[in-house]
Amino acid sequence: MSVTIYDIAEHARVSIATVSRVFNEHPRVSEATRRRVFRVADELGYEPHASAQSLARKNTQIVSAVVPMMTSFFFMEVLRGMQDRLDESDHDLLVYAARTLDRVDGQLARALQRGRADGMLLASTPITPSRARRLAASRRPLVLVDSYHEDFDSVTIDNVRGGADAVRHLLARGHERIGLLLPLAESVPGRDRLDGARQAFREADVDLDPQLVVRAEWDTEMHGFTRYAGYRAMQQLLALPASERPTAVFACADVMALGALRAAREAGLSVPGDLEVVGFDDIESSAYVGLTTFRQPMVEMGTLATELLLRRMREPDTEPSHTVFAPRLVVRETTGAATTALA
Amino acid sequence: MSVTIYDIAEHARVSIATVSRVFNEHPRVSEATRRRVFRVADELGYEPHASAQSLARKNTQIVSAVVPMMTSFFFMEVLRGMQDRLDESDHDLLVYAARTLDRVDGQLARALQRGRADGMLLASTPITPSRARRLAASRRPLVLVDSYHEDFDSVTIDNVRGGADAVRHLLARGHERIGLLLPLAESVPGRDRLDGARQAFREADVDLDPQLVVRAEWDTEMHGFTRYAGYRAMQQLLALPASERPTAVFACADVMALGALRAAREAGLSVPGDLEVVGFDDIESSAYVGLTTFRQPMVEMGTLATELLLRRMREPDTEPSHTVFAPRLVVRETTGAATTALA
DNA sequence: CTGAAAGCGCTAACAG
DNA sequence: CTGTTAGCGCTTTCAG
Repeated sequence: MSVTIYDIAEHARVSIATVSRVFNEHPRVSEATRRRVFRVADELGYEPHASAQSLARKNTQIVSAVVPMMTSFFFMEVLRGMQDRLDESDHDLLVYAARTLDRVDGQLARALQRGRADGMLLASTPITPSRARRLAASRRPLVLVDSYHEDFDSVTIDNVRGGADAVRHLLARGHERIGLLLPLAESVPGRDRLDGARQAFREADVDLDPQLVVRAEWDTEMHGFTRYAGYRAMQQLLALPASERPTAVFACADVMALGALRAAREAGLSVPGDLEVVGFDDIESSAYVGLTTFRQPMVEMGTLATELLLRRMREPDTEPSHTVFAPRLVVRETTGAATTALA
Repeated sequence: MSVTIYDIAEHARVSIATVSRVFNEHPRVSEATRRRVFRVADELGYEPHASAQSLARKNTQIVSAVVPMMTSFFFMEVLRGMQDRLDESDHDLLVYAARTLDRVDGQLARALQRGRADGMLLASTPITPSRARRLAASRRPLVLVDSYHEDFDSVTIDNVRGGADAVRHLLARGHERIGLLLPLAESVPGRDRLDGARQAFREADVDLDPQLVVRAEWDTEMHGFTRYAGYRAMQQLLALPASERPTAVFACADVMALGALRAAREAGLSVPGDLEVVGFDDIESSAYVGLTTFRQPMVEMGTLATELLLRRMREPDTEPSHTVFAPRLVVRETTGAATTALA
């Protein structure tokens, strides 16, 4: 069997309490015994048993992250940020990835199990009243990433502003007939971006032709956030009589924009010549394709969220904080810029 | 405080042993008490304490995955596969992501901590003798993904064959002056792909001009597996006198190929007109760019590796198994095909 | 500065 | 079918 503090205690001729103290850097241990214990410990190859520590300490040094993997790139970047911060404070990360949004609740349940993790990061998941209740009832330190609820700490980006800026960018480039490629109505970021877009149209006093607003009805389990959904939605726009077609399109997500680009290409349209396109997210492929889009500081969101979580784990009873990042427009070729940067 | 089996025992007027039995689906419990216990349990909102179970059972129901994140896409796909399999058998996943290869050992140490996880998946990490010793000494069930060592179960793809097929594809398309974009010599997959390539040249009786073999000396902490490294390496090839330049290039990784594409474009070359390109990996961007490349069954590798791990956790003393997948050539536009499929 | 002893919450013989 | 009783390995009073 593997070695325990009892073995060390025996060999070092001290009590297990002392061994424990040594490993927990308790101040009042004589230098002599400290050394002796350490020496014996690594002669024997001792390593503390995580579960036993967790049980006795009533904490696990583990943080869990529940994430729908729809947007794998987004998640990976956030994960990077989380890891960085977690490594610093010696916490481990339990990942509960859900392939689709409806599987999130199952993963949530597992992540919430008593004695599994000390805190939880929940990403890109709409907080319904029922989820909010469950989460509150669990009394687990929690930080929301890319979704919002007043009762919990959150780190989000300003989707309304992003939607508005997207349309403004297109209006500024002289477009009036601007198409909108939307995900399902259930998508909160989708709704916000649409709100923003609407707002920009109003400001500019431009009418938004309802024909040009297409809601993705495909891949609904992904809320329409797929290439295919974007592809089909774009085809629908392209099926309009030539004079009624949009001259530019704002797709609510890069994946959709990429599908749209494809549809445009197949229809023989040149981008940006015949059609300009703006996306949202700045996923990895976007730089290659030269897609104009909005960048979110994903890594930073991950580290900040983790930072907040660690703080909340320390001080559970502070007011929830809400950080909103501004999406940054990245202009590339699909809205007529000359060159793509080698990101 | 949260509710324990003692509370339930008290309320249900049974012993804690019975409560435990009920929750562990022990056969010999009367239906009546079973029901009573369950009823009381969820009246009280009981939930077993994971750490306590782990300590008593001597297992955690947790599997850890140690992964360098250099290739985030590859990792995400493998992760998907792992999650799928893990969900089925109710295991949780501890992720130890390392930003660079030299941080892998640190993460390994954490993943190996006693009482943290019952088994470990280790991805894309060269197994040096010293690592092999540590891993063997830990006696932890282990499966290697995308790397090989005779002592441990492994799931890999046949890089030698991939390298050979890449060159064969190019030779078959009539190229003789084929450039090779390689990562650092430390990279095992890189070496294998090169070996394969060499082999293909020999078979075809074509000489490989040493000038056309470029080793990426940039981004060494990533073993040269970056866009930038590919970009610079390609520039080096393009700096050759026109008559000595390659007419086709095999890049050992898609990220490098993408960088190479960029360099070619900047140099005013058209692809595939002036230069054909083959990559390796089939990352997400490749489909958009139309890059001809080799696809690895990443999700499948993840599930299989997990399957093997779970088996080894059950039967620790079986011979290590080694599964080798064949990379599949995906022909796209960079080697002259007409259309890209909308994957 | 150090030891004894009582948990942490659950599992698993061993009796009955 | 059910209860009693040791642990699992570590932390943490409470004494000394």
